[in-house]
Amino acid sequence: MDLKSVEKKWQQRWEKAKLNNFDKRSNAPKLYVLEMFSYPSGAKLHVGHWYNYGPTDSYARFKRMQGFNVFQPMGFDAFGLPAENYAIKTGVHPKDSTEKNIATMEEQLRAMGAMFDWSAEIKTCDESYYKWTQWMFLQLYKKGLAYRKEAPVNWCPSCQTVLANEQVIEGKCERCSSEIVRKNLTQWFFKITEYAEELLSGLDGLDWPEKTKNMQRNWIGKSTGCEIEFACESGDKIRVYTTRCDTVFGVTYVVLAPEHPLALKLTTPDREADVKAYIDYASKANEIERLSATREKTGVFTGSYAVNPVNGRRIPIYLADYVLASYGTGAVMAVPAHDERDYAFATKYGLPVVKVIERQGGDTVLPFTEDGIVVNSLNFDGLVGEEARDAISKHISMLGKGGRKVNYRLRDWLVSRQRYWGAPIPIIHCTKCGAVPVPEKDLPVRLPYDVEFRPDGKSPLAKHEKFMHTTCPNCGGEALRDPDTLDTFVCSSWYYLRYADPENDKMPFDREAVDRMLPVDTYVGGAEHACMHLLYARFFTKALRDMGYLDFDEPFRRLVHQGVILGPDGNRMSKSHGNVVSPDDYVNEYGSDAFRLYLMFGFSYTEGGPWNDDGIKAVARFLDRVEKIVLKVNEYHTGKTEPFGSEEKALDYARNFAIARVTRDLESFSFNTAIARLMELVNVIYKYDGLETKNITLLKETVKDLLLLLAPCAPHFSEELWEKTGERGFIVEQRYPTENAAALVLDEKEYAVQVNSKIVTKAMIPSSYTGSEVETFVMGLPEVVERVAGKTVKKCVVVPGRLVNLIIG
RNA sequence: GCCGCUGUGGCGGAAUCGGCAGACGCCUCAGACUUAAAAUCUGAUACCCGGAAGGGUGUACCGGUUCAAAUCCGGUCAGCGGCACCA
Repeated sequence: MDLKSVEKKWQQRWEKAKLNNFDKRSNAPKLYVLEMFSYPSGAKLHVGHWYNYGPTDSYARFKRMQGFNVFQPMGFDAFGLPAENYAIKTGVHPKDSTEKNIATMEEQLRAMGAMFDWSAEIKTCDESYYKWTQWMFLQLYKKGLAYRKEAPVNWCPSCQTVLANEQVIEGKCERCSSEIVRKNLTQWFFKITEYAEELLSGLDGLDWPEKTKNMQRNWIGKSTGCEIEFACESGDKIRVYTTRCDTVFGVTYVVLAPEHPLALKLTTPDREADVKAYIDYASKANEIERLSATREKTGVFTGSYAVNPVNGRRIPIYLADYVLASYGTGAVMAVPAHDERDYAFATKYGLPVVKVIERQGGDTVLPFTEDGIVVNSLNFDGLVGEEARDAISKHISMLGKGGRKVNYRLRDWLVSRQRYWGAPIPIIHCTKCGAVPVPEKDLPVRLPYDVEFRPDGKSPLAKHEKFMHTTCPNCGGEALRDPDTLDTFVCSSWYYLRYADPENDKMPFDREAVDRMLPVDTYVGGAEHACMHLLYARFFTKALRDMGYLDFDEPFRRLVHQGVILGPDGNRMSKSHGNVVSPDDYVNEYGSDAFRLYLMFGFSYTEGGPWNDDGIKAVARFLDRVEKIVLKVNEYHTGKTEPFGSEEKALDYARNFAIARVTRDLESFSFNTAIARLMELVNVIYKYDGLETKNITLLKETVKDLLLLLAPCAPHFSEELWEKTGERGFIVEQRYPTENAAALVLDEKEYAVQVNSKIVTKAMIPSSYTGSEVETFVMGLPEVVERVAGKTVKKCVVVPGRLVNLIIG
């Protein structure tokens, strides 16, 4: 079959019949199958796109044939740095290159033959979309979930912009690997921390990979501990956060982060020069140095003292940059005896070490950081671990000096970017009124085209006079626009909602439309988004719910990650490795169906693996075999329903077995085994067709089921054969076969016969036999008789339909 | 350091519950067809010993539970991913 021309033909027919569009009038149950939308950075689809979209489309087609009203939209995550960086390099405007890339990718996505509902297509760089991204910002602002603050932020000197914590990997920019520096800048944040607890607890009910849920749990980083207030002799109060309040009697000093608001206030005049020098030193350290656990502890004494609330001990106050300003209270109580960092610091600066925990039933070597028996702690002595923490935290709250406290590692999401190619932040800065939100009626704040986007550390928009100058919506006076754009992850945090109502120009979406279509039933995409997109989208959903715009808590009910297809050499595909496999080459030679089929068959879907040329030839051969047998059987004269003996039973069994297993496997994204079962069925059909006398009716029915089973996996190929064999209508509109349970009941089953857990023979045993009948049966087998002779059977284990194990001795 | 995952033939990978390890496919070998090759079809194909019948070993390694372990438990090693001075 010339797949190339056949594919085009069916794509046109599907389109004409609007088969790919969600049927709004149908009352069949809806099923929202979503693949993560494409980022149009390169012009062409790469293997990763095909691997994400091809098999998932087969899943969607399968569900459609099962009777679901499937919605499978596609769009483009079109804003972002790569287009802008490309522009800086080549001078091609990001809008132009992005539009061109999108056009090419759309064409390629259509050629894939996926059942995408293009009527719902969205592009995040379109005004009609980013208008509502800006609207989202305004709603979050109104709700107090978007705020501006000056804070030390991650600055990438190469990309010339700030980054979210999530975009910093080991102190380096996730895009360009430049070392991140810390800068104090006034930026916009989303208060994702407000939802930390719900983002954590909500994970339990989700059908997501455990690994991904764990990554989010880890990222949110819930920790249950205790806040304790230490009074300073100056009258100030220092609150510290600890998870080990059972060690509070061992505190020998207190440490503040160098950025702590009290740092300078608590510094005595004689210490001022040293402290200032230290603060300066700490601020110059870059993220990598600062975060390195092996870095030598440094710090400085402030000259002031505080008092331990539980024992009245006078303890010095230090500054040290091993304490993070952004976590907990930015201050810690130091217990050198029971914390490695404090121990190292105390040893270096000659501070006392007081042991208050002992190992149960063993020697205590300091620093001892595990749970143990409390000692030297007044009436708390003898308590252990959690019970000690419980008692001591209660005591502290009784003293009015603090108490139980939960902390999260999650930080608020920094959304400002000093870049051009993004949605402008809809805020106007007025010298009189401050930051004023752009009125909703004035949206969108249009991104101007004629902008000098070469980065110089300032937002490109800041240099665009016409864009910047405006009037304050509040007082009417002269005012300036916010020159920053929104992180592209803001755009992708709500796109799955817009698909449900893509043309709405009054609202981002109609609540009813969204409640009807959402949540997404099955979401498929790469695992690299675990702590970014997937977390942000959950946050948006919850915030929008609380603002009354939707009625569900979680956007993605089921999540599947496809694996990564590596180059033939086992490395990640990249130009520098020279191992990039181009889908086009294979699609041109073998067709989209064969290419998709290989992606399904050659890998475990969630694992991925190295590309291999031979595999695609194998699936092309399989399709040839299917075509041959389908056309051959089609020529047989109909009507013969005889015979129906053991050969026919075997064929019917194989057919129904395939139906049952393929259905199960497609449901669980186990595409490779689904295809394997189809290959088995084809092998059985070939064998049966080789017989002298055959039941033509049964054979034809079996071949028809084979085509139906294959239809989601090789859609064009199956349509063509469906038509060629004289069937009417589109195969994709047929019902997926369901198995006939009766055909799967065999008269006899093959048992493995074991004696003392070793297989001695195999035997066909009637399915109707009871356990004792099976035992009697196998006792008569020569291989068993021979071994049992002169011995007694102590035990007999029968696993119905599978195995018998005789224990003799 | 912490959390998680993975480890199965020459290769990609199967094996929902603990129940015949290696489905399906690739590679390789043999046979059929062919003047020949390709394509196609049929068969073999975990490893070791053996001519065969047969026997032994085997799911990273060591041990345990069980009639029975790739699967459960304990330990070790290797690889991958995430987090990491979070008190």
